[in-house]
Amino acid sequence: MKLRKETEAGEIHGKWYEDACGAAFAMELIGERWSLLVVRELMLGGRRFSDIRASLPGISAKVLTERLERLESAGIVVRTLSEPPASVQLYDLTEWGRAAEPLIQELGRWAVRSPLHDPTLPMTPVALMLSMRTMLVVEKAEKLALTALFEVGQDRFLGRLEDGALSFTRLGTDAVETDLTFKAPTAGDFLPVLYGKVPPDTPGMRIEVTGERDLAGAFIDLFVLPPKIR
Amino acid sequence: MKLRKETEAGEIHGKWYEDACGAAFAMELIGERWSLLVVRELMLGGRRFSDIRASLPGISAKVLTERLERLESAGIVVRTLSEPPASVQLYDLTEWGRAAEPLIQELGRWAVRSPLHDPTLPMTPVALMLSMRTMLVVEKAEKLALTALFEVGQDRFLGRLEDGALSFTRLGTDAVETDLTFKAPTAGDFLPVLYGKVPPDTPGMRIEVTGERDLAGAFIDLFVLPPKIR
DNA sequence: CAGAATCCCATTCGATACTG
DNA sequence: CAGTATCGAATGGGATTCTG
Repeated sequence: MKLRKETEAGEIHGKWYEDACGAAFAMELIGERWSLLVVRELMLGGRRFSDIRASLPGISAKVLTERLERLESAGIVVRTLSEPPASVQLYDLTEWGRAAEPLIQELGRWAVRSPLHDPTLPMTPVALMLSMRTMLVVEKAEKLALTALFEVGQDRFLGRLEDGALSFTRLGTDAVETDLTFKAPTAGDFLPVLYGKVPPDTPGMRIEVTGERDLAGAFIDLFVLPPKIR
Repeated sequence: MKLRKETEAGEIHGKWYEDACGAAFAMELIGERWSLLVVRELMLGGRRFSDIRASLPGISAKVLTERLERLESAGIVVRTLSEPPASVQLYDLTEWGRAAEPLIQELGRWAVRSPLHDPTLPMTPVALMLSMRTMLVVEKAEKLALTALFEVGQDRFLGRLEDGALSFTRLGTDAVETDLTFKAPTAGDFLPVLYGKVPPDTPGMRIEVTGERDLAGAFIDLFVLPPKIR
């Protein structure tokens, strides 16, 4: 039998590679199974345990607990309490954790070029919003400013486009006034319209777009997928 | 015994997450243990099996074989034969595989900001070269053009700086004329000089720098680490 | 050298049940 | 709701051996 379990407290990280390379260290931080997806789900604001779990079908409570612990001890995630009165446990990203967004974007921009990528698989609302920030063509976006409401199933986000940047705020059930609204039952319903440039009123599309028609068109034109390989 | 092995041909990928998100798919492609480091080692040109293996202490022949197979079937790696006469098996990146460099850079740029990152760990020559490309400040680099020879243990690279970009070519034992040369037994010996701005002639430094002193200083000034967090 | 084939242990995972 | 505890099954990976 093994007498010691030396790795109790010290060197939580540095498990895999003994490598000073930053990319190798990054993989030790977020390269474990599920870790990156947890970070992704928190990228647009803090969430509760069961909320994250529900967004990641296939992850077990045990694994989610472990990943959150590791991410917290790495300084990527923080546990917070939501604003009183109804104080509930929330997991959120640290400032540095949030600084991982360009990295997630770069991963997506690269992988999506593969012919093996399957965009018909399920997608979470957060992943959809992040994909829009990833595929936004900044030079085009700089010429436009607007607000847009995105309703993806039960999730609602307020998007603001200004100065070539697109920001998102998670919304409750409160009413908002925006220039445009996009509403569909699932994130996948957005993809043909945003990236395939299929008109929203095409038969079969389950997405509803409201607002000035030209503005919606101009908005959609801001998003361009990278070229496929081969 | 198992009668079927259903996953022979179909759906090699999509093992883990059933997620249309590009970042999730990227993690299925290169997020397996060791995969990213294999890609990293090939980033500066094709290598042979045992060469890669020697660069990644801890990886077993079995695992390296598996990873190379998976990367090949994903279109990231290609097997090639080196130029005749001495034709040996080489593994190299596809064009798309090589397009993963910004991604590796982004990973490194982000992770290196952690206080938990340990730059005293061993580092491969390739990782060192890539780190220079990552930390290069383009605006400064645009004002400079030069060639430099890097000798890291037995490995030799010819670096060319021009138009704000730094390119590397792996060298054999052939002689070259360059503006600068940097020579040290290990990659780690470069780090204090390149990133800590320690003068190469400081006692204890095991690095030898030759060439015009001011030029060497200007070159070293091109590399700036991102700020640590906290 | 470049792997393929076995063997076997350690870890990890997922499912289920349980708790404050 | 937010986890913890336990357990069996699957997987992964190291060591070793063998081959062209």
